[in-house]
Amino acid sequence: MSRPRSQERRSAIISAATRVIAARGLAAPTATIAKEAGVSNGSLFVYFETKSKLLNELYLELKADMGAAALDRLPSDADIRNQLHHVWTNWLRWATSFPEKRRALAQLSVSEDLTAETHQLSADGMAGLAEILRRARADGPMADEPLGFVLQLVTALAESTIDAVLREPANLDSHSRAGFGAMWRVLASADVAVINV
Amino acid sequence: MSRPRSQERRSAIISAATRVIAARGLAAPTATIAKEAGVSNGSLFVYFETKSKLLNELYLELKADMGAAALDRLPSDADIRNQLHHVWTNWLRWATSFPEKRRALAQLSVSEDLTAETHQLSADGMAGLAEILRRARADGPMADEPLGFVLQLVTALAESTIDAVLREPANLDSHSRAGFGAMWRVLASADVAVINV
Amino acid sequence: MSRPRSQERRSAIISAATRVIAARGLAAPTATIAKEAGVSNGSLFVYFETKSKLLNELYLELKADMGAAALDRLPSDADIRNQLHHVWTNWLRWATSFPEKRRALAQLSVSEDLTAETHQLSADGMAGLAEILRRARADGPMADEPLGFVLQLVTALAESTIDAVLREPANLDSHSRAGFGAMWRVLASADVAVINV
Amino acid sequence: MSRPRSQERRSAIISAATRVIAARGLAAPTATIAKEAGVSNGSLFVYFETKSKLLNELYLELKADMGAAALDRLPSDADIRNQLHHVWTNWLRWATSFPEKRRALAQLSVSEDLTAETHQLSADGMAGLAEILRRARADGPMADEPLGFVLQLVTALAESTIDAVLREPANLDSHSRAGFGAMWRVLASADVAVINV
DNA sequence: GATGAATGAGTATTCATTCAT
DNA sequence: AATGAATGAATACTCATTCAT
Repeated sequence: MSRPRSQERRSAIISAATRVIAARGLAAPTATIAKEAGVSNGSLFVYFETKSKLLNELYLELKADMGAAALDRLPSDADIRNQLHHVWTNWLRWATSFPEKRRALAQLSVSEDLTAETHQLSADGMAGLAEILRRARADGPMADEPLGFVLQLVTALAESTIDAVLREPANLDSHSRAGFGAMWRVLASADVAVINV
Repeated sequence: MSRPRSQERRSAIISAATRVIAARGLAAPTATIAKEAGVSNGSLFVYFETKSKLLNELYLELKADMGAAALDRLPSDADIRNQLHHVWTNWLRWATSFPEKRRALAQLSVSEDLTAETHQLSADGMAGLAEILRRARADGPMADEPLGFVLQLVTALAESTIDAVLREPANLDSHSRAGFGAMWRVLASADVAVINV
Repeated sequence: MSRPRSQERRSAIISAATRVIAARGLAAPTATIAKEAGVSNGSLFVYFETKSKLLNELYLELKADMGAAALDRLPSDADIRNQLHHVWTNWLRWATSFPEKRRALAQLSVSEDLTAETHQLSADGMAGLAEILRRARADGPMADEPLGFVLQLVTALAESTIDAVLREPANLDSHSRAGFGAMWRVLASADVAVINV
Repeated sequence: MSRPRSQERRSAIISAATRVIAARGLAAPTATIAKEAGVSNGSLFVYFETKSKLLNELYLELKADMGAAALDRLPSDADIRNQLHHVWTNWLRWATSFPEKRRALAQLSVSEDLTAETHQLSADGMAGLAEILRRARADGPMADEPLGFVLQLVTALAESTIDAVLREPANLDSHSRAGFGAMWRVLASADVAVINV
């Protein structure tokens, strides 16, 4: 019976990859990631068969991390607008608290290495968020659009807001408010809202 | 007195780069681009000192191409909503008509090779679009936000819509309508809605 | 724990570099050197970070090799003239026995890649020879000149003699005798001559 | 009848090559030399078929220049020692007055591009110097050595002295005196001289 | 499993030389 | 002849991956 794989080493590599990719992009050498993780060159390939697999797994972990952060302490019995606002705030807090995770994720999102399976798994992992979104847009102007499309639009708004905040941290509050307002209007535009009142 | 530099060769390289990068990403070898353009690999460096300069110039040309397409036949005396809708439609048509330009542009947009100067020039080139946006959001809920931030949000919606359309071309019309509606609500709906009540 | 770096491979590269540079000059491709050494071109860079470092190390090894050969079996209790003659003979024997080392060394000596540190280390390594020279020129006409300058003159005579011998091996003995005589006169003859009168 | 080659352009190239090679070595691009000469890339090849031919011709011109300088105002009726001293002084003056010529010449001397014919022509050009040397060594200890060999030894001493002077210009006088003394002892050692007196 | 040496395919850029103008 | 664009062979170095220890 040989030495078992160490969960610690795996995490060290994932975490090093986050930092290195945030700093130097997807072209960062695996050797650099290994060194940053404090493991040898060769060990990295024990834990991740290829660089591409490392990238895919890292993407999924970061996505999951972000998704979990977004749903943290969700006030399940609040109204849907407040729930969505809670998620929005969590999301921004995560991105500003872990800028390296956010940067790495942004790089990975455009990587040609991500497989269809990874994209599928990532979508599955977002199910919690999607459910909230589904309720938020009910009876709104996007009620009849494919949920995936709506999720995409909303995500794009969030990402853009995050970018803006990271670029000008001083404007965190105003950007956050404006971004959330925009999102809410996309999903549940004012006239409908007024009628509902 | 000697053979002049040929605008044709330059265009051939730019156009080849668009195709090759769309197909194989930013890591595409300069030799592949040169071959696709029908010139020697040395010639590529006569027209573009470095690969990085090629990328920057290509980005600016594609951005300009897209901007010009968006403003084509703008109905200057129509109301602002119709003008914006015209631009939106043009944009989607450009993206679906020249998917390679769009793909290449998307790749370039996240390239670490783009210089600050390129980003500046690109922003300058978008001034026409920004002006329309400025008028569209006047008196709307985004009236007091930094224009750059608003432009970013709106661009994000457009890009996401384009992605969705490229993925499901059959849904062009419905995606286009839904995307434009979302954008309009981001910019201008709330007050109008209230007034409408 | 892993395969250790092999001294043998390193020597193989050094030795191949000697041969290849002797034959084709400093512009010899690293790939050629690697192939001649029987290692992959990548391996060469495991042992020598850059071509320039390879050149510097090769220079020092050849210099050390030559210096050691020159001092081999030095008759420490012989008079200084005989000691110097012993060194001279050793030097010529080394150059004629290992013409490739000598050729490579000659090329390297004029290389712009040699660093100041290399020149310093090389000078340090020649300390044994310098000491003999210091004693040989004591009370001679060069007694008051900077030792470095005298070393240079004497080295120039030796190198020229070696060149002549390599060009006309048949004249080894007469060239050697004439060269040594010249050197001795440079260092020590005038006063002796006057005394002799 | 087409435009004749211009002697001026040729000189400009030769002179530019001297400067560029002194500064950047033999690997200097022909394009750099052409630009420094104020002519086009292509023109250089009108005047010199290949880079190698340029190097060979440059070598011969510099050698001739140096030789002419050495023999300038030779006091033909002075005794041979004074004649030789005059040559020696001229030589050092030339080297210190035109350090770029000297540097370029030093680089060229070790170039693998120099042909046998060039070396022969160069030797022919040194005939004037050789003649003086022949007389200087008559009855001396080198009287029976091949003149070429003696010329080589003497040249080596001169070159080394020049190097030392260029490195420490303050020591011009003492180095010059010591170097000449060494040369004279090589050719016409003191004891012989004393006997002659 | 852990290590780091070994491998060799891959790539931007340079440069002597040629050639169209 | 003069020019400078066109060419393509040449080359140092990188890096994902494999493998001996």
